[in-house]
Amino acid sequence: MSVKLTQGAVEALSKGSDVSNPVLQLLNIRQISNSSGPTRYRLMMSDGQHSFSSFLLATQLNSLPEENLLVPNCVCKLKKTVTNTLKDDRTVVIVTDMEILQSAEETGGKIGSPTPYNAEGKTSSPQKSASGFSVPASSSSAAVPGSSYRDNRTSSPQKSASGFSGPASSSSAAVPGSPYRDKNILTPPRGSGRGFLGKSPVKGSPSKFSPSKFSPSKFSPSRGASTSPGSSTKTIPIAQLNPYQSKWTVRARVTNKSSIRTWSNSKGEGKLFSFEIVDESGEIKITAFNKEVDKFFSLVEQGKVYYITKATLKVANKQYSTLKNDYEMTLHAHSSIVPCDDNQGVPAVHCDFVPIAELENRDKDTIIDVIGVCKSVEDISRITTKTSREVSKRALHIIDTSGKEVAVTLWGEEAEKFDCSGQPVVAIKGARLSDFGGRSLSALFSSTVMVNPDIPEAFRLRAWYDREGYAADSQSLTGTRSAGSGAKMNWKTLSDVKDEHMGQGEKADYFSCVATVLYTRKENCLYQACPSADCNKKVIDQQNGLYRCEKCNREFPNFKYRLLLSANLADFGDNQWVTCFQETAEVLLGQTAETLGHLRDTDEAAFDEIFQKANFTTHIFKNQAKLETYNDESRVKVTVKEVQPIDHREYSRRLLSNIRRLAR
DNA sequence: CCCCCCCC
Repeated sequence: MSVKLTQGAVEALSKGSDVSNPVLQLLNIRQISNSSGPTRYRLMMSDGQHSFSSFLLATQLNSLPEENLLVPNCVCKLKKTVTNTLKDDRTVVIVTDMEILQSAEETGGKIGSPTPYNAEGKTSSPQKSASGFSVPASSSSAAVPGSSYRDNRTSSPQKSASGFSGPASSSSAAVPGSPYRDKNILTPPRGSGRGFLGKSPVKGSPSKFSPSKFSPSKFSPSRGASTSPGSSTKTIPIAQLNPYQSKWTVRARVTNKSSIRTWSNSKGEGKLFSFEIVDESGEIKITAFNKEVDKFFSLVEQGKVYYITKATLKVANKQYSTLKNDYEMTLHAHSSIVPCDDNQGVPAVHCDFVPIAELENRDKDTIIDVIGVCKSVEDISRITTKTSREVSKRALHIIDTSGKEVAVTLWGEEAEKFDCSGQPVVAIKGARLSDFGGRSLSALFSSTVMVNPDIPEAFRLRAWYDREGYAADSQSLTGTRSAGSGAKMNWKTLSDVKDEHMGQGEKADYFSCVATVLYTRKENCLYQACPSADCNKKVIDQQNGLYRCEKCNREFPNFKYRLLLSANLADFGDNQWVTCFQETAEVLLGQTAETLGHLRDTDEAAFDEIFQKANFTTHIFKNQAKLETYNDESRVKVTVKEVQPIDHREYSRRLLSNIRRLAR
C-alpha cells in the first residue's frame, strides 16, 4: 500500500479543525436527486478509523465522479474543504478541491475497519440503511443540512437511511426546499440570522494565495475586527469566500469597474456591469445585472473601499477570467455595498511595471503592467472586427526612462475618451503584449487604464520627461512600415542558425547575433576595384600602369581598394564563417579599405596588427543567411549586413531577462 | 443572466 490514510482526519474535519491535505478513502458515493440545478454528490469517506457520510462534493468537482475517477475505494487527498455546522451541531463537510491519489483498482478494497463517526461522541449504534450507508443513529438523515436551509424547525427529522435517498425511496428528498433539490444550496440563506454557517469554516491550505501575501493573522478579530454597518458580522478575507457560507462581509477595494453593457440573445436581454475587488488575501469579480446596475453603478467607484455583503457566490468561469479566484459574485436584490472610509489594510491597486525596453524580451501574449509618458497619439479610427462589429481604436505611444517607446492600443470607449493633452503619464494594469510591428501592447477589457495616477512612478516619469525625456532620441519597439529602425531583431545564437536550417529555404533569412571575432583572413581581403563611383567591379591589372574594368569597358590609370573579408565568428555554442563586404569590414577592422591597401603595400607589420586587433572583439552582427549554389554544390552563405557595437547595459539587461525567462 | 479583449 503506497498511500496512508490520515487517521483522525474524519474527526478533525467534522469538527472544523485545521487539517492539512488529509488523505481519505472514498467508501461510497451517491448522486443526490435534484430536479433543478447541478447534480450534487454525497460522499462517505474513511480515514481508516472512522467513516463519515456527510461529505458533499462541490459541483465544480462533478467531473471526477462523472468520469468515473471518483469511485468507491479510491484514495483521495482533500485539498480544500469547508466544514459547515448546522444549528443542532450537525456537520457537513464540503469538498471544494481534491485530488485522487490512488484509484480503486490500485487500492483493491476497503482500508481498515472504520466505524461510523459520531460527532457528539455518543455511543454510535450504526444502522444499516437500505442504501448500504450506515450513519450514526443520533444524526439520522439530518446530517444533511436539509431542514436548516429553511430554518424549518417544524419539519420532522427524516429517518430515511442516510439522507441520500432518491425521490422514490424516501420522503426526505420530497420535502420542498430540500437543499439538494434546490439550487439555493449555492445561495447563502437569507432572513435567518443563523444559517448554514456557524463557525469560521474555511480549512485547508490557503491554496493559491501564497502565505507570504496572505497571513491569516491579519484577519484575526483583533486586527480585522471591522464590522459592516448595521451588522455584527466580521469581515472575512476574499480568499475565504465560497458558496457554502452565509453572513459574510468583505471589505475590499474596487480595482476595475466596467462600463454598462447591454446584451440581447436567445435567452433574453438586459444590461450589466462588473467590477473587481481586492483585499490582502485575494481578488474576485462581481457582476451586477439590470436593477442592480441602476442601484449600484454610480455608487461603485474605481479605487474606493467598500463593505460588500449578501451577494451570490458561484463558480467562476475560468474561460473568461484571469482573476485568481475559483468563484465570482453576482449582486442581487438584497446585496449591500457600503462605502468604507477606513482603507487600512486594504491594499491599493498594485502594479508591477515592466520597463518598456524589457518588453522586447517578454513572450507574446503575456499580460503586463506598463507605465510611460504619452508622447504622442494616433487619430481615433473605427475598425470592423472579424465578427463584423464596429469598434473604435486609438494607439498611444508611450515612453519611459529606458528611452524606449512602445505603441499601446486602446479600444472602444477608452479610445474615444482618452485625453492626450499635456502628454500625461499613462499606467496600464493588465495590458497584453503583442508582437505586431515588433512589440506593441493592447488594452483588454480587463485592463485598467490610469491617466496621471497618484503613484511615485508617475511622478518620477513626469519629472524625467519634462527635464530631459521630451528631447530624448527614443527608439520605438513598435516598428512602422516607413521606418524599419524599430523593427524587431531576430536574435539567434550561431547554433540556432544551423539547428533551424536558416538560409536553407528559397528566400534568405535574416538574424542578429552577438558574437566574437575569432579570426579574420587577411589573405585576399582586398581587391583592386573600378574607381568609378558606382562600380565596384574588380579591375584587371594590365601591367602597364592601367587597370581595366570589364563592366565599364574602360581602362583607368588608377583603382580603389575594396574589402571582401572572411571572418570566423563565435559565440558560446558554435562558430560560423561569414563574409563582410566593404562597409562592415571597415567597421570590424576599424580602418578604411584605402588605408589598409596602402599599409599592405608599405608596412606589412602594421597591416598584420590591424587584423590581430580585430580578433577577439565582440559586436552585434546583423546577418543574411542564404543558400548559394556553386558547381552543383549548395551551402548556406552568411553575409554580415551590419556591425554594431554592444550597448553593454542594454546587453546585460537582455541577458538577464532571458535568463529569467528561461528559468520560468 | 455576461463572457466582446478586436485592427493594421
